[in-house]
Amino acid sequence: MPFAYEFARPALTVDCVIFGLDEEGLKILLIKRALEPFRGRWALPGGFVQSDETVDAAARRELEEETGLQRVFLEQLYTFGDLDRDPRERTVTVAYYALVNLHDHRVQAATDAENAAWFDAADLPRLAFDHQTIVKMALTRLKGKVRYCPIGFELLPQKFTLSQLQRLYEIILERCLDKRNFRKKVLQLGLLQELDEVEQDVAHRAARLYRFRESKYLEATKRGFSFEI
Amino acid sequence: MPFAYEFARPALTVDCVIFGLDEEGLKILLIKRALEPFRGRWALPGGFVQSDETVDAAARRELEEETGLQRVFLEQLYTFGDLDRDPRERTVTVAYYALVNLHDHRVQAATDAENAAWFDAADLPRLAFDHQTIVKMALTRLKGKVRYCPIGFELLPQKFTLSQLQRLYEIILERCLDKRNFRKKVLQLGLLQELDEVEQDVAHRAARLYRFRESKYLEATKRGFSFEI
DNA sequence: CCAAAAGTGTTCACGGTACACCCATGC
DNA sequence: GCATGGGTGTACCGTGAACACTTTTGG
Repeated sequence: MPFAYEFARPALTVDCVIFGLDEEGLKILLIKRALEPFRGRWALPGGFVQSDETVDAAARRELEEETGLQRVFLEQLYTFGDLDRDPRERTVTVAYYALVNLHDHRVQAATDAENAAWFDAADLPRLAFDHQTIVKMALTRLKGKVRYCPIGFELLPQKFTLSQLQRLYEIILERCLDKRNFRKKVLQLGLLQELDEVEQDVAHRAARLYRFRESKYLEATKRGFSFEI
Repeated sequence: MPFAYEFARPALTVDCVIFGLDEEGLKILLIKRALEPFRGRWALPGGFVQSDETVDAAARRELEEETGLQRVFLEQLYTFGDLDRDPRERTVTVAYYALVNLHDHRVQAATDAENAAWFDAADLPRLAFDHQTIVKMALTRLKGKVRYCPIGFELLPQKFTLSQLQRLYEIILERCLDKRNFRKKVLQLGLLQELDEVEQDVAHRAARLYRFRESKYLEATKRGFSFEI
């Protein structure tokens, strides 16, 4: 026990709610615990904050270990500091949430282990620790933030159709949107670049592809523009 | 050194940005540091998280120690986990922000010490640690949240005039509001109770007093109502 | 009677919402 | 030719924004 302090210190961990979107809906990546406590129970990926890394870096490290991805939207969610979160000892965790693009095949490869799986966000198994609470807060944050920040695009491939985008909003916001109004709204924001491409291999009329122009967004934000859906 | 661990653990603290509103404007409570590092520098009130209290409880304890107040709006802001925040050793802090009613005389009594003072939020002295960053984020949060949550009332006395309320929003949002539009908007929210009282001891026509009806707000929220100013 | 702030309505422009049909493509 | 989703326009209503004068009270 080489690290000694005058006063007791809680252990400090990070946990990540990693969101993905596929054909079925909104997913969350979970890890099956190999050790006690809660051995065999599903849990959020996470681990201890090392003494030579920032808390953000710890979250990013955990995220990369589980998904293999480096450039991913990752944002601090909330810090959970109740006394009995962890039955072993006092542990405070800083929770983060991430949005990853599941169409990126690297994600699938990295998470193809037996001890990791994507679960429907609305139908999770029983989770370890207070991870249920953390997920609930992450969903609330996502639902709130997606309306005034263009973070939803992080869940889509770089090139996407307007129908894919609409479906994303419908799933996250949990309500139907009118197709014409949605398209009008989203196009007049002026943040989408219409490409000279259409989707491939569909059994009906192929939809036009678009790309999110982040530079336009940053530029417009400086002028006081505010994103709203 | 009675507390030993297998791995190094960062120290864990809480810091509070305590907001108040008086005749001059929006204020923040600061403490003059008596010890190194940053001895003599102004800093946010804060301290270590004890091993037998939740992080929330630690923040509330610090808040009460400095203001003497118990029932105060207090919300977690963000966790700051950079490596060099504290020159002595690795320290992670969970920042909170609080809104207190400065018309409550108990606050003044409790903070009448030489080592504590209220500073204009827009004109703070040089602060210890990364407290400048924390304050900046607290101001951003307050500015954002006050528009869709009725938290501004926490800064006013229980009975207030519409002009006081408008001034509060003007100060926090840093822009002028139209008197007629403001009154129309705020009254039609249906959350204010008009009292049979007017303000006292003013050298002009006395304004009517109102009270925020939190029960109405909670009730309306359940029905899907959303507060917006 | 003067100063100072309280209190009050109307008009206009814009954006949100509701709503239904034809089009292109693959099979 | 048929099934499947892609793509398009208009009318209405409610809300936000602009805007100026009268009233009340104390000194």
